Amino acid sequence: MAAIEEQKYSLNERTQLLLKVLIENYISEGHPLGSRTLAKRSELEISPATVRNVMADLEDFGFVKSPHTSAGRVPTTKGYRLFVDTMLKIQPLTTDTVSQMRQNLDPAQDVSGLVESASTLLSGLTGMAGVVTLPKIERAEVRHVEFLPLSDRRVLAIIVMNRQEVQNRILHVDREYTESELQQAANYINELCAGQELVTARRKILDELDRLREHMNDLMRCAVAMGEQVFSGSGPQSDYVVVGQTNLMEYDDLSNIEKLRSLFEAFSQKREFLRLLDRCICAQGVQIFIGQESGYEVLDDCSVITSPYTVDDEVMGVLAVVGPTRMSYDRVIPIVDLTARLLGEALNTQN
Amino acid sequence: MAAIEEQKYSLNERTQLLLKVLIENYISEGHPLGSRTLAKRSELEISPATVRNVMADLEDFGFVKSPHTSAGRVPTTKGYRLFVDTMLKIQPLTTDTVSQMRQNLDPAQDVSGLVESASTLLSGLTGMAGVVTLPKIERAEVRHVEFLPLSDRRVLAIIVMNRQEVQNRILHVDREYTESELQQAANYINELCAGQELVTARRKILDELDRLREHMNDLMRCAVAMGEQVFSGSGPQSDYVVVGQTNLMEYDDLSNIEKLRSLFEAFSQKREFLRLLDRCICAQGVQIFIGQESGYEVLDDCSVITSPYTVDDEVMGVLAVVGPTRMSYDRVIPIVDLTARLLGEALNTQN
DNA sequence: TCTGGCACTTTCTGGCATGGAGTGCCGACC
DNA sequence: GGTCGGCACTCCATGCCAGAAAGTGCCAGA
Repeated sequence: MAAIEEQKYSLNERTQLLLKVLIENYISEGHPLGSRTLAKRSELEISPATVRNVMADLEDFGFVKSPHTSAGRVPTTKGYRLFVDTMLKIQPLTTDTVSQMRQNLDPAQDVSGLVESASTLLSGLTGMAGVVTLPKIERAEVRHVEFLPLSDRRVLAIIVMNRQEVQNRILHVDREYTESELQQAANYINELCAGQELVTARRKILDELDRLREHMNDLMRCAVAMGEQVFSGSGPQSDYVVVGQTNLMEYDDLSNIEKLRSLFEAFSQKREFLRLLDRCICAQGVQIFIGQESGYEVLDDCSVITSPYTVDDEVMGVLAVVGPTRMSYDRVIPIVDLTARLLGEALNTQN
Repeated sequence: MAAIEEQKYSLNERTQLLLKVLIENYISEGHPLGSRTLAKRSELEISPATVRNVMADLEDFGFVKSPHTSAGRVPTTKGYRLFVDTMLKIQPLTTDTVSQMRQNLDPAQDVSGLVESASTLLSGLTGMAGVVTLPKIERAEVRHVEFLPLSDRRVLAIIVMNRQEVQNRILHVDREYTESELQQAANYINELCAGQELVTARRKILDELDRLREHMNDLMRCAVAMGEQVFSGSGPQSDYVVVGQTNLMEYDDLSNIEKLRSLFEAFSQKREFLRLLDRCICAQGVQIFIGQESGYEVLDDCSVITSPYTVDDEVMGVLAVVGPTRMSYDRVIPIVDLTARLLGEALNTQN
């Protein structure tokens, strides 16, 4: 870190400008940039030879590299990083785009519809892949719980949340219970927990378990135990929706079919990718992983722009755009940012 | 058709054998086959020159074609079709494979788990893409219905089916109803329909609607009307699960990245593909679409092997394997066939 | 410190020759 | 009439070469 700081300061204004122009041009055109072109594009009154010297310096610092001796320079991860951190001028979104986004994130949809729309929006506006995790369920209000007997000492629990969400889980219990026993148990739990957030409901149950201890009859104990099972596991949550994977097939930057394949596999396996998104849950606002920064090999040639989305200042999930490192950061960042905001709003008014 | 019949008969035994050997070799090696090699491989005592004459005939009939003048021959769609219809010797599955399959389709899983497993199995065993539609819900038994009031004259209906399946739908009603009114309505519907198949339940509701006509009070009318809504639309069903898409990226037959992309898009758009699968629902047993036979452009270079799966002789859905036309039909067909059978069995014992 | 000049490297392209694989056809033979 | 050997021809793939284009690095001079 210290090293980077130091280097940043040792770049004079002209050098920085040249790096900026180089990266901007590389992002928009995709070709390595040579000294002659860069000299012209920079609109500085300097000769290509001078530019060559500057570029050599930039290469020594590790901000650019050349694919081979006579091929101009392209930005490195480190170069993109400096660019994004210190020279990026965010493109404001057109009012058109904003209203289109707002329209697509209509709170009338149910939760999974919203998530799907957000993902489609990200993918559509950026031409890359959009990813949105399902909102955490812990803060949603429990409205109603119901138990139904299954065979083999199993019970189906149906939990209705405050939105149009219905969750169901299979519980394992110590003996068979009749329908009316389960009804009683459900009543008991409902009285205790209805209207509470899932987390609160869970704590209540635990408190109850503590308070009653031995003076519980069999049924009550069972009821509480079932309640515990119901509210405990964060469930089969923590999942995400990807839209526009196929967009990534268009970028020759990622054209290596092998790499593309492992990237797609990572998307469908979800594990690694979820871990990355999890890391962004604590960051507030947009976060950017360029190339190898993410730490996952499959993402070596990709950049990931993420942002958590919140309801009432509570982080509910994360959304992201995945594309080639050579992307228009200035366009993508505000899109990710605004989508996160709008998704949060939509989820909120839905409550 | 008549034309094909005619041609089939005009192929003498030797010609057929040569076509068979040619196709088998092309399937396993992937290179166009020339006359010299084919003469050797056929183990007939004939010279390459003779084989050339035969091949020319086969080309005239449209069973093979050559990519260019000096490149040997490859099978056409029509060639594969003849091969599959008349010369294919199905490879029996090893007992090992069978037991592995049985193990993976353990009825203890819930429905979506089974579908997922079946799809994974198809993809894993064939090295191609596996597709399985979710089972139709019409024949599942309704166990229990419940209504919950939402805002804006909407009601959340929860339908518990006989397996561990829970469906929920949002109904629009003519006025706000209180919780207890809805409770009554639910009781009414439950009495009428519990234990019935979804289709029967629907008919019952319709009969009831007819029977009561004007002598219904407001609540009953509403109850029946809601019941009608609940059981009517086949719901947001008719969906499928794809596993192993990425496998298809390995075949150079499909290496055209553009085509691959539109294929993947077709998978995720689902519409076209569902239409194809729907067509197989009436066929009994395995069905094969080779290349352009499917009628969908994206599948031009693919073959699709499908089979419906049934519970109690009732078709519940369709499963399929999608791969390049150049696939080992003799291996894939029994896999699709058995997977369909086992999936049906698993769904059945689960009931 | 900047600049022009120059030698050098690398990629890309087209042309060309060569070898290999395979076809089509002809004429001969059984 | 089917089968076969022979031969000319086509097309692809490969390697090689040469020339052009793009760009660098370095040096010497202002």
